[in-house]
Amino acid sequence: MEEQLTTRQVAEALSVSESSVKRWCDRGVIPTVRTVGGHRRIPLPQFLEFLQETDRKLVAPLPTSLKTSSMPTAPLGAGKASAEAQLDLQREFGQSLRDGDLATCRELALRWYAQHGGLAQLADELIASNMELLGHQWEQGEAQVYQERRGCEICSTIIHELNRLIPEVPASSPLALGCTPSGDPYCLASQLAELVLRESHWRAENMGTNVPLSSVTAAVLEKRPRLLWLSVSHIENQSAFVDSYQEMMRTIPEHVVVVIGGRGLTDELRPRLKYTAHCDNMVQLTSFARALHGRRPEITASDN
Amino acid sequence: MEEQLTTRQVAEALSVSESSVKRWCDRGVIPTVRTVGGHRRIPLPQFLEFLQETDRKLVAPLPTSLKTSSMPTAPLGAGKASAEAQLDLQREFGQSLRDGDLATCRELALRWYAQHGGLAQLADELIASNMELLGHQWEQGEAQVYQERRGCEICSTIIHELNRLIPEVPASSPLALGCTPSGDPYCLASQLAELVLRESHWRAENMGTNVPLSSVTAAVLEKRPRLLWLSVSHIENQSAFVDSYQEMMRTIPEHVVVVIGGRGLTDELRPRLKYTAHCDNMVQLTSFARALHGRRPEITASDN
DNA sequence: GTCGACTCGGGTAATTCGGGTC
DNA sequence: AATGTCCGAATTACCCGAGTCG
Repeated sequence: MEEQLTTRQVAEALSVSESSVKRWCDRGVIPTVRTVGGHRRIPLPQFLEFLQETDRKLVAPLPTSLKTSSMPTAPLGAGKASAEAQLDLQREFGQSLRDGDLATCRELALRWYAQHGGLAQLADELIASNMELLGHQWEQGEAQVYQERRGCEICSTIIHELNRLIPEVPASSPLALGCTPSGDPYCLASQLAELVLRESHWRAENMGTNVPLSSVTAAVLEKRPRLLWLSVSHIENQSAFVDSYQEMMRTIPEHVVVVIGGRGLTDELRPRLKYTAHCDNMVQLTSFARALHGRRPEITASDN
Repeated sequence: MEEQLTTRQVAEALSVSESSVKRWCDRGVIPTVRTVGGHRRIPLPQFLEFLQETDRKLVAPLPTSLKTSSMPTAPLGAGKASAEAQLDLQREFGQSLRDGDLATCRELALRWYAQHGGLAQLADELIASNMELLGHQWEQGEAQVYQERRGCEICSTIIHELNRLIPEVPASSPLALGCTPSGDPYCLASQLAELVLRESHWRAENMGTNVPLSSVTAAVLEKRPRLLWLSVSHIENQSAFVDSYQEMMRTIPEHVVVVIGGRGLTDELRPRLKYTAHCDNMVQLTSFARALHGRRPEITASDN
């Protein structure tokens, strides 16, 4: 199950013509293997090697086709110590996050994406888990505040860059709106939600942090989204939150799907809220979003 | 992620002959990469840097299919840079910001950049001024909170994208560190500072918002930057701020250049603080940063 | 085994290269 | 010293019928 690329995929990634790739393959600049029928296939390692040797950077998203691995059933990587390598990557990312090393973090994230292809898993296992770890280390005096903050900036940067790797969402897609409520300054979760929703072909717009629910209501009435997400990491005043939440739910249209998440929503708080779905992580959110607006893992249907 | 131009595209954009472009490339004035077959390709960031360092302006639009520019509007660099057009652009940007229209904002920002080339001006006149305007409109009930927050997200996205248009800063460049202090959640100014410092060849690292000055001190001692910037939009407790600030200044090395800015620093507050420079905007910051680490137009032999 | 989408191979048009000269 | 123009050779991009992939 070694990952291989077609000439077209390489061509698009490099933004050159397919014939150029074919010529380069034939000239031996890019090592290729052939299928029995004579089609060229470029193993991912050789492709990456070629990138390095020619000082060439990716122009377009990498093999988006590999995102089939987002399905839990896929026996991908059953061979090598992929689970182990995954853990290594995760740890290395965490270390670079603490070091404030954006370049390495970026590289690791791209590698993860190229290998596993699922942004939701990347969000959960690379970003969220490592930021949580960093938070714990800070609480226990093992890390400085500035390291946590810098890590946050790094992740934010990476999320913005990953956004550009997603094919543009058609304007006909349903709209999703989201944010964090008043008093919650933790921006990453909401940014991640925007990212994975876009990956699932939603027209997602993050409104950021610290938005009063009354203004969220106004936004919903104005922009008429199909889905509303709320990331709640921290609540200052529980009863005030519940009140404004209920007021919001009374005011917005019935058909708006409300998805909530975040550790601010404790087990005793949630029963007091009305919502469509509660998600603990981005994999769940993705799964739910796909069920609603179900475009299956269709590989780049040559939309552009 | 790495748009590349051919020599002809550059030549037409500058309205010079192709040979000149080739000679500049070969002389190293414009860093280029080569295709496998030996054709020159100029990455967009290097081209933009060349524009800026030689004070050249685009005379023809750049045929970049600047990806994700969903709107088929005017190509990059079209039109003249008249003061009037500049104002129009500014207003249009503000309108799109209120509308939450990222695609248009992105396009306008790129157009501005291609025409004027200065990120500091862009930061001040396109982003800061429009966000300030949006803030006023919010205070006066002419805009909703969510519009202000969404505008903030849009600007943040654009800043991250502009970062990718800056050629990578060499590791030998001096380090600059910065953030906003405790209680100040306004992230944009610090992000802009990071951006313009990078443009001026500093290795800038933004630590984000809400960092206690005690932790800033720790960061300075750990990472040993040459410059420290503090963006202060809001202060919760003035005397506590002054105390922790003075404590910080007592602790960090003398040779660290401290630059402060932001409307939180009132005229009566500033005399109580010790600092190297105070900047009201990004143009000033850029000018100051260049004076310190001045990589001026080092173009070999082209003095015009 | 059928079938749509993709790739092959080869040919042609359009660019770009390097160098020389104005 | 720098730019613009011209040239044959090489490289790249685009096109299309036949065969292959999944």
